Amino acid sequence: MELNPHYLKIWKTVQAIPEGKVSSYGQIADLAGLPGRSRLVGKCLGYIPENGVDGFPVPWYRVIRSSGEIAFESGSEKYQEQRSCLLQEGVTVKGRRVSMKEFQWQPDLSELLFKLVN
DNA sequence: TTTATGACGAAAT
DNA sequence: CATTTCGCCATAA
Repeated sequence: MELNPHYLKIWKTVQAIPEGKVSSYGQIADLAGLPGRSRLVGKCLGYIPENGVDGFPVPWYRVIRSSGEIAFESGSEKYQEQRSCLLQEGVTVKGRRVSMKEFQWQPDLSELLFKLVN
């Protein structure tokens, strides 16, 4: 499972989410060229390499459900971590949810273009 | 090879 | 809102 090409593609796509913005599992799947595979995105975020990808960390915490909810169980360790990471970079989290209307990443043309180059 | 599983999603109730 | 139901599909074992 180490060098799964889909995982690599997904991790890199997640790295493109800017600070202060969030994306959904489904959106990442789409942008990574894997439509319909939102569940795969969730799964592989649990296998992020210790040292990051291409020398950069993978901001897994910027990925939430399309509903705006944090996927982890309230109160769990991961839930707390994700929540504080988001708050720390300016994303408002009310209870367990984020306003997608306000914070969802809307990739612009140059960002998409950048992605095409690999 | 087959099967159960999942950090999902959308729609219906 | 909350809960259910069903579709989804590559993995992992």
